[in-house]
Amino acid sequence: MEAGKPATKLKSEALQVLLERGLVHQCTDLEALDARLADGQVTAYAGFDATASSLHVGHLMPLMTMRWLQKLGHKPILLLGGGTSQVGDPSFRNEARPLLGDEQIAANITGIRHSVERLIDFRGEDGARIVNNAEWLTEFRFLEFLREFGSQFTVNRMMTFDSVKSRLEAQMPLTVLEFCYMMLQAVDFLELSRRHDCALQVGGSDQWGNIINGVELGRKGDGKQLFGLTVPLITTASGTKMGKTAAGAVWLHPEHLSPFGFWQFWRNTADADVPRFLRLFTELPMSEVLRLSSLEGAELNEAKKILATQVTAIVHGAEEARHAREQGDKLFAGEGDLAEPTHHMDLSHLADGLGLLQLLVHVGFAQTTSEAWRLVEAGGVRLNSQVIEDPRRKISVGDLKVDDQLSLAVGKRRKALLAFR
RNA sequence: GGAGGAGUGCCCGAGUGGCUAAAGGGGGCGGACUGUAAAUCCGCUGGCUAUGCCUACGUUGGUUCGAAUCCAACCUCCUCCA
Repeated sequence: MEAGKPATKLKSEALQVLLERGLVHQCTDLEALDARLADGQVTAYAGFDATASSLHVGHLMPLMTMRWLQKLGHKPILLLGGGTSQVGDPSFRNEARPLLGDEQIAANITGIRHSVERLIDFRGEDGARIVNNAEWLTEFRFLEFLREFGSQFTVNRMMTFDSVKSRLEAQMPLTVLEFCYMMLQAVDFLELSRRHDCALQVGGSDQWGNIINGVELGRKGDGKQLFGLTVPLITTASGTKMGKTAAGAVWLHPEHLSPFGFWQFWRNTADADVPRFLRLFTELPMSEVLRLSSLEGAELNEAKKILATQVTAIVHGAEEARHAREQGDKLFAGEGDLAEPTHHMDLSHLADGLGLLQLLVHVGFAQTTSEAWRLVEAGGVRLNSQVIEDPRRKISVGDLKVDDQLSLAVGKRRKALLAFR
């Protein structure tokens, strides 16, 4: 079932909305799922790797799907892969991922939860849940696991999935560890259906194979009908994967990326992406989405600001969003500076002169001092609105402006205001 | 089991003893232009407070004043034969 051409009239508001928003790519059984969603509350889950301490905008599609579902009376579960992160999903990858340790995974789970607390409502008895699949996956004994679940899978079938085939065809090694990943994800779905009556799994289109396995396991193992729904893989107009910038991923966690930085990311959307992004990542009524999408030329800038503010509000809250927009307006209206410090630093750092390169790395404008060096040489770095040409420039107390602040900018869009105390 | 071939930087892809931190393209970043867009043009694109040093061409050793380039072993993959 492909998105965009519903064969029949949908009964459930949930699916209507998801289709209208462009959040549906494939579904295991659209009509039956529609009936189930129309019938009453459905518990749905989306899984995330615990490989970083925050989710990023690349995760926003499944998260928005979960948010809509919650809004329309259903119950989301976010499954964090504390167990599966110890294995690593091989889907569509040509190499095994580095494996993570227990402490790291535990820390990441805490961060991830924090990064989505505004997006999904976890409060109260009936709120969304976060569960960690380590809860059950680490409990299994090997033989027990093989006997209960191994008997439900055939290698023949497992080899037919594109996610595996791509690796095999690329002639890259696929270890048994990775090969079993899809079993683990299938077991996750089954466990969630047993423990929480979860009936729907939402994931990226690269998860289709893993999801199908879960649906089939539910049917064979427990005789239950489970559903899978994938969101489209989204690329930007320039064809790159969404959500990567020079400074790295666009994180949802405010400590990894300030709400203003987040707002800026959306404000910088390419013209051609605006209509799609409004539909996918905001909750504006479709009539408004269409109106904004019809704007042309420089008028689109207004649509971009609305897009940025809406998405920021969903992730960081309305207050932060309004704030970010004010900063953005001020910053680019004239030769303005940021109104509020983006970073705070101890005054003692300046005692011996703080290296400009270090500072650039510290605020995240460069990943390495070499990169910072090049930025300076390219003439892209400004300190207090002055272009700096000497990479060896040290910053001292004498550079501070009012309120012991210092402005630092790279390029046209990356700006920081440092406050020293 | 036998015979050939391949493994290069974020990606693709040249390079067969010194001029190679490695052509060219893509992507990314910076500059100019603009609307904080796109297109175009110019520059940069391993690390290091740095006109030098260090680390890099599957892995480990070897030959050589000098190796991505030659030799050996190993790993992974491809093609043909059985």
